[in-house]
Amino acid sequence: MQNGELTIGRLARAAGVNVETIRYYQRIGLIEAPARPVQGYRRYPPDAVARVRFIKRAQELGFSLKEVAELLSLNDGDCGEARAIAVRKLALIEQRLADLARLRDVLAATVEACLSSEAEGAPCALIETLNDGGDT
Amino acid sequence: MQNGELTIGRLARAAGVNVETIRYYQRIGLIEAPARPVQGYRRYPPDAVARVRFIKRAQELGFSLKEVAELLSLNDGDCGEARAIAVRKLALIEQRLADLARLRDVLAATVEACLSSEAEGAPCALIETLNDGGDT
DNA sequence: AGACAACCTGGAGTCTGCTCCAGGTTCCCA
DNA sequence: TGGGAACCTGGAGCAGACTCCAGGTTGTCT
Repeated sequence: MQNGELTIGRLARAAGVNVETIRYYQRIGLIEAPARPVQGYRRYPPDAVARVRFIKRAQELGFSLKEVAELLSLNDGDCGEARAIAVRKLALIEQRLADLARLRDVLAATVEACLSSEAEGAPCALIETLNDGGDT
Repeated sequence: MQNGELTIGRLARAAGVNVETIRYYQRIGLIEAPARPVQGYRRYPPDAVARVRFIKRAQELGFSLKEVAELLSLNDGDCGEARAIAVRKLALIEQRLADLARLRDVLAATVEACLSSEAEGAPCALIETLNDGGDT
């Protein structure tokens, strides 16, 4: 194991996930099955850690595993197709950013309003504001 | 039904969700059981539409129904506690915003790099970049 | 060599967030 | 007064993303 290769357990610990999660990702083809030099034991290259972390990060940002797989597949296809996917994803991210920023503003303003209303003994104006924040 | 009250079906249509989704939200206590003046039929106040939309919007931004419930519960508790929850949520949103912005930058830069690399016949540099984007 | 940790496979179980269904009641319009 | 749409309850089913388990093999440490 000299060359930095990792067993599944080490990979899982390094990436901060459960061993089963790694196996699950492999089952669904999210990370490719690694070479198995030793009797049936998986051996992952060091950069697998980054890949798993990337998956986790993308997930936290609201991407499904399917979408993540798409992102990761940018590796494979030709440049043009990859770019097309990336550009679509980019638009999606911009949208999400805008929405999140709006939610943040509303929440921040609401906290302010809450402080004021408390100072004045008025009823807390938190959710009312949130409820009206949408536009759809 | 003059005073703007809604049946579950109208509410669902107005909010753009399935009737079952409304019932589900009620089952798990996400929206309070409405008055039922008529034989067993639910009657929702007009602002229920905004509430359901808010739930959907928050969900799209990556909040679980449990978290949404917490946001919505800001209604009930006292101002101080509500504010505490809101502030925590705010920090979380800021974090997400920052992460998303980073992902966007990386993706955008990557699309650029992809264009260049294609022009030069170099291998597409998409995922490599993404994989290194994390910091944890 | 013995013991115990870490690995293997394949399958089942769990949680979230719906969505559908059966079997029955109520509403509303012609 | 029909008849069809919309409503009701309670429970089952489903997809996504894990997580756990049984039963067995391999690695490693002393």
